[in-house]
Amino acid sequence: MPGIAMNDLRRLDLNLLLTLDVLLSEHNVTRTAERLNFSQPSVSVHLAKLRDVFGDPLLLPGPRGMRPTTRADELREPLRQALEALGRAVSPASPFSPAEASNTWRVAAADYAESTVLLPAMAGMRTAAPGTRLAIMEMSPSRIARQAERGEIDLAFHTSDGAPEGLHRRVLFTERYVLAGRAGHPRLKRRPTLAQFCALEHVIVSTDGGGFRGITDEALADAGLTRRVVLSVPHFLFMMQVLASTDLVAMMPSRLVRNVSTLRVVEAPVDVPGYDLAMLWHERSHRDAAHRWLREFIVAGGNRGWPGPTSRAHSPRLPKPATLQTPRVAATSLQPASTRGNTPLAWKPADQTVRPAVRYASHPLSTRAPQSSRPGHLWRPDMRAPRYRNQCAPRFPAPSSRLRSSSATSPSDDSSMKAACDAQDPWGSQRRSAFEQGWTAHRHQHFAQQPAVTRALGRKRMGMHGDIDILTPEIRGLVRGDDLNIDLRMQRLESREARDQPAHGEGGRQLQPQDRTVRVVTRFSRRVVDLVEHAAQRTDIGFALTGKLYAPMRAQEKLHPEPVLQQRHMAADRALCHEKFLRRAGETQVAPGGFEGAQCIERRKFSSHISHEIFSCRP
DNA sequence: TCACAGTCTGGAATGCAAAT
DNA sequence: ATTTGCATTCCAGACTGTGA
Repeated sequence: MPGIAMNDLRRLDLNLLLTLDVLLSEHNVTRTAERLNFSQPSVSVHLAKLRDVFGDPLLLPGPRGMRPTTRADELREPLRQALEALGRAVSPASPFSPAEASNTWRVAAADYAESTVLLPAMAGMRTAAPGTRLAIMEMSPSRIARQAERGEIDLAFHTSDGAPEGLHRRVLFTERYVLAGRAGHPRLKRRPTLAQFCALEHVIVSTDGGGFRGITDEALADAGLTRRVVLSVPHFLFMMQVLASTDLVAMMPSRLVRNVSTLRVVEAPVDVPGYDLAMLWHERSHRDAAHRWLREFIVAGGNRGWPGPTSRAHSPRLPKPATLQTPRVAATSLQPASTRGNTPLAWKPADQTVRPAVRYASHPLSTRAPQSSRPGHLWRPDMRAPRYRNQCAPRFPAPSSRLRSSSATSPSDDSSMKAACDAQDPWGSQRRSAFEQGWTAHRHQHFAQQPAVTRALGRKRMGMHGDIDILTPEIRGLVRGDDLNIDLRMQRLESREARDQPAHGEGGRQLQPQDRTVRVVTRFSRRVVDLVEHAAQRTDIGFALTGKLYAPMRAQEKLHPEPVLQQRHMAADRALCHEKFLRRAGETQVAPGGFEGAQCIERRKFSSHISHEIFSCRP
């Protein structure tokens, strides 16, 4: 700003500049105070500070108010432009528009997830977001967390059991095993007996290489039986080719072999536990609008492509914030237990004579409350109306500028004030940075729709698990009912780091066990799921600005041509599967000593990092 | 993470000057 | 004399930095 040294800028805060902007417009301290919902003395103090900073009286007493100095006149327009630019800069990020998006999604998935999750969603994605690209990355469970943290992948698909800790996850469906063999297989005309099952020659998938024992063998062992596993393969798709061309059979995930004409599928005579397939993503993309859209679209696309969820508990759902029914607690019954300190997290019943524990923002960029509304202050009808951020907040009948002689506010005004105050922002006690001050009418409107309890809790800072932190009191409340049974954390030994295949599935017991923290939720009600999803969406509002941080990344993508994911590629599931199958089949190495000597999956590094960039460039 | 002290902020009350 | 508007002081509460 001309005439002010950089050091002096530190003495200026945004509030002062906003006050100056209105002062230069009104030429009147009292009217400025009314417009800013300040008291006149406060504006007077602001003006004194501004005079000190600028070294100029700025406004001089004159008839019917103040007259601007030359310096003040010079400041008016540059200041207005600067504030408008700042307002645009801190305004919430525009909502994600898939039709105009040009994102490149990077998804880590193995062949199973490609076939069961991505393919069903692809056709719709080409229609909804034709400018986006999809890169399917080679799945490496040990690297998922790191890749997600670095932003190298946007999503990953993994069995819920054994998925890396520290990532958000959403179970897409529950898979089960069936017995599959070639069409016309003489032993699969009907469901085999357990003895017949054991007599068959089996294939298993061993993602880490060369395993010949899987969860089916464990189930048989419990019954004192064994089976003959004669082939171990790294991929399901190769397995399907093997089954179609030999008399070998395999326990296969049901979704993979459904409607495959070359295979005969029957129920297995042994009960083998299934697994949950989960979608994983990192906190860095949790609140990003584009990533949210992708996740929800995959869930929705999967719903169209999947035969249907196997159980309600695992059925993918889209957030339904508009219909959320959250237990409401009247805001007027809550009162901060302590009125001193940064964050009054403890609440106590309010004294009837005390104002509701609602925080008011008196300055457009301030979180402070008018004294009359602060906890512990008695409310009198002749007190000044509560103040609110920006002009989007409800305005109350402004008392006379001369408070000493103003008329009293009617009781109805008082009650309406309380009602409107309850709809205001309770995050106010924590001073926000200038960027977070970018409140808009949209944000106010969205926030006003939030139930009272979640708003009251909303001040807690949200970290990676912030949603859970916020909802803890509500979940506690639900525990009293029948909705939630237990939420147990335990330590156990987890087997190998699986690929997309089940951790305890076929060939899944090959590596050294390792410690894992496993969360067991015996019954997680739809109501709680609603709460979590709703809170996640709500935090999007609070972190809307975070999306700005990733804007440069998206901008860089726009520098490139806009390749599009063509419909034919997305629909060509068979062609894709075959192409991938053939390549992998050719790359699969078998140790000279036979299957027993097959090494770990790291041996196939030459085939790793294969990403399928399925796109074409626009002419 | 918490407690504490210093600082900051804004409302209430009041004084003063100018205008009516 | 009354009204209007700005400035000052005091105070409570909020905020912030620091050290344990």
